Amino acid sequence: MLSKKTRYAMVALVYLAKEESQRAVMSTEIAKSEKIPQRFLENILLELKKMGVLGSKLGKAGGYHLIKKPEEIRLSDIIRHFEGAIAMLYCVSEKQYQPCEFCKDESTCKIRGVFKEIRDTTYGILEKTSLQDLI
Amino acid sequence: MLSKKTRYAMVALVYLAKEESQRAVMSTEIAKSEKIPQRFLENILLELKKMGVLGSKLGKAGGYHLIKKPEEIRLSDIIRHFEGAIAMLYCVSEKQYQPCEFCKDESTCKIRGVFKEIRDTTYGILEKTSLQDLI
DNA sequence: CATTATGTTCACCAATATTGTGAACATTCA
DNA sequence: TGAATGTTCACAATATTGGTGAACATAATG
Repeated sequence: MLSKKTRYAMVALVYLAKEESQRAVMSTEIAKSEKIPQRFLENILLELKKMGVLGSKLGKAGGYHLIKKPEEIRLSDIIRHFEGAIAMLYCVSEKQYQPCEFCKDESTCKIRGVFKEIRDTTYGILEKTSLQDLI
Repeated sequence: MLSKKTRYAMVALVYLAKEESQRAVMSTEIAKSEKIPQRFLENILLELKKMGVLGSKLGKAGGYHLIKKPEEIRLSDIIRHFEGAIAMLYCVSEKQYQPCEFCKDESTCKIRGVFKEIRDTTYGILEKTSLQDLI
């Protein structure tokens, strides 16, 4: 199950992507509209800024805005950042691979084969889905 | 990511499925062989018994054994029991469905569409995989 | 320059889930 | 009867999740 943090991040990003102009959108506006706890949302928006997905403007009339095109922001990147890994087992993760602590030979492990298949199809769907597809 | 409990359950079940005879296998034997903490494993084996997957025999020379054929025990049932749901969002879960707290109309929600597709393909793989396939 | 509205930083906290452990007891077999 | 096993239920340590608080920095406006 995805964490609330990940869901809030997706919802906030879709909100910003729907905003056609480049205006800065206040976190309070997103929080109110999408019913996300304000201060928690700010943490999330800051993380998205550090990821290079959002930019921000300080001061009066400040706020957040996308700094990439919606079609360049892939769901797989968002999930991977907030969930840590897409795979259900570390031994089938691409970015966070760790050797299996149970099986002797990963190349013939049947359990691993099943979860590798799941990881690959899941990643395939997330990787081909951009923010543009979610507007 | 799957919890250790779920992984231990799968590993223990595969161990029992590999056992061709109907002999009772002690939890200590599985724990030692698969490097699973003994007392935690016992909790898991008891849950599997309550699920109707395992039977047990008390006393000396007691232990656990499968009471279904390996081909009748589907991975989807194991995952669902220990993880709670297969889907990454409750709004696309079959068994644990809960309405989405964000979108106004689930039938047109794009986020939901993506995770429904992931849920369905994942379930498809888990549902067609039985313990027999993992031996 | 003062005011006000915003983002920034960093520490902290509460609730919940995960990952176990302890101890007393029941059953079976030799 | 004694040893080996499973059963039950409570408990505990640790990690993760889901936040909050407070002080501060920056920018626009008058």
